[in-house]
Amino acid sequence: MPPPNSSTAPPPRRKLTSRDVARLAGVSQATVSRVLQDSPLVQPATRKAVLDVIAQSGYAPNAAARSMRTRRTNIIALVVANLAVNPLYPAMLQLLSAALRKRGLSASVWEEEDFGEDTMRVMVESGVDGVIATTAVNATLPFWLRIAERVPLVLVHRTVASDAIDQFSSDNLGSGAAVARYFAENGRRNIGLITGHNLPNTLGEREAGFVSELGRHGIEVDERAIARVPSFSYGTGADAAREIVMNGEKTAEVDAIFCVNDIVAVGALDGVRSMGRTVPDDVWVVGHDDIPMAGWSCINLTTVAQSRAAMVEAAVARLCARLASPALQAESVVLPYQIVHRGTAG
Amino acid sequence: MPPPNSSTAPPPRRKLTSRDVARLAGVSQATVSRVLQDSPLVQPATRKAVLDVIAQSGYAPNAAARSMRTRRTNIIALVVANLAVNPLYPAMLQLLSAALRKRGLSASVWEEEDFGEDTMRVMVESGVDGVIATTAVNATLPFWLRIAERVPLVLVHRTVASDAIDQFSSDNLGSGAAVARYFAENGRRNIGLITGHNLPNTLGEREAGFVSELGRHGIEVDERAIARVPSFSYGTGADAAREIVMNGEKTAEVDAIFCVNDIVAVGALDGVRSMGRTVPDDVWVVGHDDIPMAGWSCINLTTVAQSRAAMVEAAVARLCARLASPALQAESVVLPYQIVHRGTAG
DNA sequence: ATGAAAGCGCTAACAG
DNA sequence: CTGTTAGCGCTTTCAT
Repeated sequence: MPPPNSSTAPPPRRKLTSRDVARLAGVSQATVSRVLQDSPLVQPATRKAVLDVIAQSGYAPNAAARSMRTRRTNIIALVVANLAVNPLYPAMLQLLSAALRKRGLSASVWEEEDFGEDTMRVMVESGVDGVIATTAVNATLPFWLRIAERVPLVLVHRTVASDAIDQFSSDNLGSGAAVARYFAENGRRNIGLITGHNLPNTLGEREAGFVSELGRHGIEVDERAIARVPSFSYGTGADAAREIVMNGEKTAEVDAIFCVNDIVAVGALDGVRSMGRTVPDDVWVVGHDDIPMAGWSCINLTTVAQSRAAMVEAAVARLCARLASPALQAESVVLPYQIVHRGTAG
Repeated sequence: MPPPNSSTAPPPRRKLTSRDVARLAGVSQATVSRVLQDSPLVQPATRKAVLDVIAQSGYAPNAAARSMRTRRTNIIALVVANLAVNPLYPAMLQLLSAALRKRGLSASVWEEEDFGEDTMRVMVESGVDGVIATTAVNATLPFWLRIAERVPLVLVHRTVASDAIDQFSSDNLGSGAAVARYFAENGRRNIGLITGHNLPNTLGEREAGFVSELGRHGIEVDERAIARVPSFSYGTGADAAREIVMNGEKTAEVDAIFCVNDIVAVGALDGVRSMGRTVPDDVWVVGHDDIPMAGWSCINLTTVAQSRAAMVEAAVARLCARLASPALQAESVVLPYQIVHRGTAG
């Protein structure tokens, strides 16, 4: 048997240009360009001739040259963090990348714990058409504002205190309160909270909503039932839960813990159990975000689901709108949440 | 209090070019370019003058124009899959993106279940300088070969049957065998296996290594103790384990199960338990890959760790080498594994 | 050591 | 409808 491509020409050595295609098709280079843009100003026969040459020759337009003219790269920067720590982020990344691809945009990932000045510069100067960030915090607001000055920027999931930036987030104040109400209405009284320091708005609002709604029900959270983790991971969550349970032994046994996100909640589950308590009989645990693992039966975590898909879809749509009309008024949209009742509370 | 930037000039409206910088610095545009390239052919004083103007003006070179000249975009495509299903992939992505960034390269993500002809075209034509894929399978070998013809390509984690492509993988044959040996030497006799159909080489080798090593110990795996999942996820793993346990009830109770990756292993853990068996007392379960969750105490999975960081580092280094010398002979390197003993086996 | 000039491959305005 | 032409902003000879 002859080699599979014995009858076809070997691949061309030098990369073809639209000029080559034009020559082969017997038309001008501009016509090739028009065909590429699907311009209606090309006669069907001419178009076909050009397309045939393109198909046969394996010609592909040069992206850099095109970008140079159009001033568009069709690349959107995706700023994420904690990819290997908090499964929420890969889940978001997956949705974002799919939503962009659907619109013919490609995604460049920027994963960085501390998203600072220099990374920001490198990112913007890499020539992206827009930025979607899932990791904005107030401390970095100046950076985001500067980015927004140069390219369309949309914040998803995490928000900042600015009405000059498009933001899509979950109703974190509401979901925090909902968890509190659920605890209060079901007879939980000695309530713990696992949260952090210098929180992103997202988590701060969950905490605020939770605490103030508890107050409305006449429940005050004991200072010693609040653990502030230095970072959000399985390990810090476990430690925090142990601390809360331990403190409870001296005062009042904690009977429910709200964790501001799922990754610490999973840790808390194990932390509580490692102290000889059972979940949910002794203590209820509720998380936030509904990461995929929350549904695993070894975890089976009661948690709050954000409208993740809707949030991403809205954000990407917004980005595209702003790509088309950069002067658009910024908007901040808050999406609904839903408590997912599983086995760790009630 | 005046607005923070009242004393500084407003940001320039039109984007600056190197020509503008040249004018402002009183030099030629070529000199600006030389400064940008860190060319030694610029007098220190001139260089300083140019750099000052750049710093003050906030000039940033146009990436598209630069790419057009240099024929380099400094963008590497990262082909991944299952970002939201198998935590191995975000872990790989995180390492890859960090390794690239360290070398001044940026990463574009291509997440797709079925990586086909068209996606491949779009990807290559988007102008990436190279491709790193974690999801190659033999079925798509032709695509990969075509990609490799056009840009440097490196395969990590998953491999294909070709010696024309750079590949970095774990010693999957060896690790499969090691698990078998561990089972055999510890008195396990009725051994189950959770694997799939049309496996990527990675998984196929784990399976082959496992089965043949068991044979060497005089143990044959009963057909009914092998479950082949349609896809690899928590849910399919759980179903598969239940099936194996159920089949065992009619013949011989299974006392150990090897799962070709961790995500099905976690499912298997819950599947086994849902059948009223305990792990590891009744049945041992071992996974593969050491995903972050494997260490959580609610899971505590005995598994095989790949040399993930080393693999990624080597792969990225290789890609860079090939970026510099495209004609390099392809190499295929196999990295060592290590069994991580936790609580689900022994 | 610096400047002038050519040109990367494409799009878009203009002319016909 | 199609061709000619003029750049986009940069890197890189080639002069000087």
